[in-house]
Amino acid sequence: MEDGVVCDTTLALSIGYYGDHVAPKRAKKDDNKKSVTCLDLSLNTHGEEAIDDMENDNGEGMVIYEDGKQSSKNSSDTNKDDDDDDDDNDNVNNTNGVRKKLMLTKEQTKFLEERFKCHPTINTTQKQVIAASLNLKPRQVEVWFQNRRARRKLKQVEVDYKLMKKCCDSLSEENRRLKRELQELRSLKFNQQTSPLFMQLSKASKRISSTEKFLRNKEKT
DNA sequence: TCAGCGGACGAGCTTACGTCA
DNA sequence: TTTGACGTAAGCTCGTCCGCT
Repeated sequence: MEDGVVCDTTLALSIGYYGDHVAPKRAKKDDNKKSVTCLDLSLNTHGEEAIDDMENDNGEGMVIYEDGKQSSKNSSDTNKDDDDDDDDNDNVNNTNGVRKKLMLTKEQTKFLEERFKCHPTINTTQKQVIAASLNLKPRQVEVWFQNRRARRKLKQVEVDYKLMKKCCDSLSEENRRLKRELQELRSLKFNQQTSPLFMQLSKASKRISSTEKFLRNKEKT
């Protein structure tokens, strides 16, 4: 880890985040206006922790290059051995046109995840700070957040689908049960109406009703 | 060998801003 | 000075590719 990187991070921590879960449209030009009044110091803690983690963890899954650049062990021999500062396509090996795969270290991913938990979207300043903290390019940080948002959304869709399916199954079962119950009640009613006892009771009931009516009329007269 | 993960990228859209008539 | 049209830059989502585990 370069000293300058740590310094940059500390410097940038005083520059605020102004949006909460809102895409920072035109962030670049708005940064200067809004960073003055809105402060987000959460990066400070995470940043220092992550930097400490990285500094204390040189031998595990991370390679520190002589020029201060780092990469994962697994991809170190192919990722950063050529110039990092050319353009956004420097993960493409120009000699044979094969795209090189960057794999973030556990520490880098952890740091990014923590940032993502706080704010799923980042502005330009945050992007640069994070990139400096992790020795990545702002573009890589940007892409990571884009992919993270997309995959979180995908996961949420899957969760929602499962929930809805469960709900649908439950309602279907309830519907079947109610239909059965209705059928049973209908058949019960039909059986009652056609049984001899029901016929006799019905006739008796009618007779009683008419007798009561007759008596009431007689009382009136 | 194959599947899944995840980094990268292009297309297309939206939004904010600057310029100019 | 104000206003609407237009160009540009930056960021986003979505879909896809493809290296790596």
